[in-house]
Amino acid sequence: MEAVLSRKEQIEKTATALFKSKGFSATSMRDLANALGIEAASIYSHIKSKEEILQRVCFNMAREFFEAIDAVEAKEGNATDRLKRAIAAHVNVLTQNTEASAVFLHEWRHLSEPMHGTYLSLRDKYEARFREIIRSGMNNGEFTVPDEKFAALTILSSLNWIHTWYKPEGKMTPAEIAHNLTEMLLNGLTSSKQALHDTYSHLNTP
Amino acid sequence: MEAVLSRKEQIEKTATALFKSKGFSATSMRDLANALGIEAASIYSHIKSKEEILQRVCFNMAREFFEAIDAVEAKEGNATDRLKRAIAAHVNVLTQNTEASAVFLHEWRHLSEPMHGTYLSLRDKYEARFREIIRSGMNNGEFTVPDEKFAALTILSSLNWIHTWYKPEGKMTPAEIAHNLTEMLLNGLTSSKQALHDTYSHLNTP
DNA sequence: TAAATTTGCTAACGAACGTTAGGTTGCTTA
DNA sequence: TAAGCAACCTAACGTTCGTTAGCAAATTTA
Repeated sequence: MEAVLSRKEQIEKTATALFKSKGFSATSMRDLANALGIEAASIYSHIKSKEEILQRVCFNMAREFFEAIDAVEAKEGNATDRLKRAIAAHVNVLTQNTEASAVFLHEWRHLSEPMHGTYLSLRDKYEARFREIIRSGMNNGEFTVPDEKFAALTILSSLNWIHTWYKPEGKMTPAEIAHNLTEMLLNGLTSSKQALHDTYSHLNTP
Repeated sequence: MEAVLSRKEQIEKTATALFKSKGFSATSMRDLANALGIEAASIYSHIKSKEEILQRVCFNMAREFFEAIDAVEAKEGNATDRLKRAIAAHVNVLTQNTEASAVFLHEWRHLSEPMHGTYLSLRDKYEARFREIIRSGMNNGEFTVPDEKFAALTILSSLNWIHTWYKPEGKMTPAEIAHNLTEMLLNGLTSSKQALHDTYSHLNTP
């Protein structure tokens, strides 16, 4: 079932693809018009300005990310569990909107004030959600991490690189990506933990 | 001891700062001239084109990264050791050239052919160096990782976010950043490995 | 069927773009 | 002291930029 897009949504979608591949500034309204098969001036029957498109893409994605993390935290769980679900939710949003995500992550600096400032404060709020999960995990001994802010940034930066290589037809599904990422970030690369656990776990039998 | 910069190097440095903060396309030659206190046309006494500046920044940084990884692999060591040193080397290059690194990582797509293709193949070669370290660690049991390419990308994406927040006057030194990153990436967030090791290590006494 | 809305057009606006041509100044070197 | 060079200037080029005005056709709504 294909969604029927309004002309405005078609413009937004086409612009998003161009903004991702060429960047916002290097994409002209004539480029966009050409991709749509119409004249540049015609676009202005549907939008107010070039920047309006960027605003819509950025803040729609912001809303998606917040809805995802809200859903994660609506359910109870320890820090490990919540972090796993937060990662999976973030990966889901990213992989379901690869182009818009790329624009969201890379082109926001071309927003003018006050949107630019709004964007930054939203981003900080979102990062704070991850920081809080990590902090609670540190407090109850689930996590051992040198710096909670540093850990949150490192996790998010791993996640936010996905859009550069993810292809829906690729061999990893979003769920597998989330699982592999979680595995790496929670347990690290070294084999010894699992080995240690395998070796000694019989000592822990009740 | 301050390095004495030629005019061309001053232009490159100023342009790098502008390219980082506004992006290559959104930075005009008149912006650059204004930052230098001269007229736009005067810049062309020193450079051939706007893109030449971008090329120099990108490929100078590429050279820096390769020299760093070459130095890492000139010394012997197991995979864990080499990965630690590769991370530290990468962080060093990044933190010593924050602005050029940002341009290198974000603005390369504005290179025209054949430079664009050259850049991509260099980037792949560099990533392959990390993949090889990870693969050798997988083969001898040092690392347990779902996919070597995936692991390399995840590690590099964590590293490549640093330039967005690193400040030389901040509380973390490059060495501390590298150490914390290595700790997180090798051991993960969960506390259990060290705890397990602490708990059971007496069993391993020879 | 009349009115309203959607979608597009041509023509053009002033501003900004990267770049070139040609010339001037002042310092450095032979 | 003459030649060479580095650094910068003014003026201007052709092009592209985002955007507006005004109008026309088709489709939807009342």
